[in-house]
Amino acid sequence: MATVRKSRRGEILQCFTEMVAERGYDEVSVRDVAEALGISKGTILHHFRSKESLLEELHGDYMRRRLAEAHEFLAGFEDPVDQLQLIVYQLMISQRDDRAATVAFAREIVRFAGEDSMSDVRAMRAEYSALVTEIIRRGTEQGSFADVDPSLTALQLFGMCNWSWTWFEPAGAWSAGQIADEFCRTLIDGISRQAPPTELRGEVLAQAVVDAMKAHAADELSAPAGG
Amino acid sequence: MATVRKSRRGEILQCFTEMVAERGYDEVSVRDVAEALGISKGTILHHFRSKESLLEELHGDYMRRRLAEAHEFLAGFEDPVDQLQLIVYQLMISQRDDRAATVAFAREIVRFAGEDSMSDVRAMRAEYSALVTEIIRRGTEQGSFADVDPSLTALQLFGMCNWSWTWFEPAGAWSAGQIADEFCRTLIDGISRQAPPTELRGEVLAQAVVDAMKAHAADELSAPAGG
DNA sequence: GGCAACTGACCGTCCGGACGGTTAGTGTAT
DNA sequence: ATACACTAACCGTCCGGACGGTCAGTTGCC
Repeated sequence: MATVRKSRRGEILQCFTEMVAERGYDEVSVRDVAEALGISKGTILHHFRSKESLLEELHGDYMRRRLAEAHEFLAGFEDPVDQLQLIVYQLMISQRDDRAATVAFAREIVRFAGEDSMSDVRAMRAEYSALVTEIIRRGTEQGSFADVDPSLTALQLFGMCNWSWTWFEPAGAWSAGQIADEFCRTLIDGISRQAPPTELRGEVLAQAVVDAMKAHAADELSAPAGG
Repeated sequence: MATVRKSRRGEILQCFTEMVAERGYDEVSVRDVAEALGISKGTILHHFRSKESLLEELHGDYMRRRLAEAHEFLAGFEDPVDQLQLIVYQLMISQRDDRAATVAFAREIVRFAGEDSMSDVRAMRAEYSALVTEIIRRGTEQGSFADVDPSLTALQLFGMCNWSWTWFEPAGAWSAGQIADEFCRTLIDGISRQAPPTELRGEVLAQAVVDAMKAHAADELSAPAGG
């Protein structure tokens, strides 16, 4: 059963998604979407309660797709080393093959994030994070990975992949696959158990940075004064 | 010479920065800033040409600080392994100690990015990127790092650090220093020359992801139809 | 006739910016 | 010292325009 007259609901969300990816949420008005589709503004608000609910649906659809995919391809591989790479490939390939939604999702990641209307989206994001965290935990447990903090490493992974919305160009010098390859290489080698790990000296370095920041924080305040 | 009457210019930019960090550029109106400071809207537009120029100055100040710091602390260390870590520490510590500006900068990173008014900011960002890329290139050259793509690795570093604006809490479970430590650990071990590197199998994994995405891309279109 | 898709006119609100006018410090000539 | 010119900081008001959202009504399929 379902649709009597062919609804343009899907088209509306699609167009909205592309525009948000291009310009950002508040630079897209309901008017813009209506005009681009040659329909009236009322039609959009007939299908969607509000502009905010359009973004909510955008986020929801995006997370639903990523979760469905992840559950599917993770089932085909047991090794956490494989599974973690799958996640990186997924996030980078979605930059290419699900570009508009991915960019829109990443650039508006915090918009309405705390609102009640976004609770479903929050739950899905938590589920996805848990998925990745668990992969890393299992990798550590079975001895493939060093004793890293699983949650923090997951955030590191999300960062390197999600941030690429700011610079990745599908037709650019690097393909999504190449980027994923390099990111995997670094990430997997970086957390794989190996002897001995490179010797670092964080405290000395961190102190040097703090000193430099103190020195230049003074610049701001002293600039307008003097004389 | 200099200031006749004590100007509130600095306060305006500071308040604007905090509000943009909190809510984002278009959720902050010039009125909001004026009211928060108990001054008139006219005063703000007396000091700054436009709202856009406030953001431009925010970006400019942020990049100027980071560049000045970087030039200073990099001069104290020769080894690219040290230098690369310094960059990670800088970016994470600025999340803690220069929080408002860092968050505002990261969340509005693309706003007006192509505009003429932002050409200075673009130049500074290019300079900073070149700095980091060059560190990695030297590390590879001298044999500390594997043969990675320096620019791509720089983007990976920026991603993991910059994205943290979306989740980092100064009073949260991890301190900025701990995060930087872990990120350095993974990144440095990940790109350090080591024998043999973990064996990966990108093509099989990437294919599994593409298959899963194809399968679930169909969901969208089939959902409204059927029956 | 019932129902969903859709229209288009309309509201109240808020925004960025412009503008003319006022106030308070500073340098200078007397 | 004091009168004057100048400048920068600051205020309050106004405006055109765009925004999200509402609603009564029309169309066309079952």
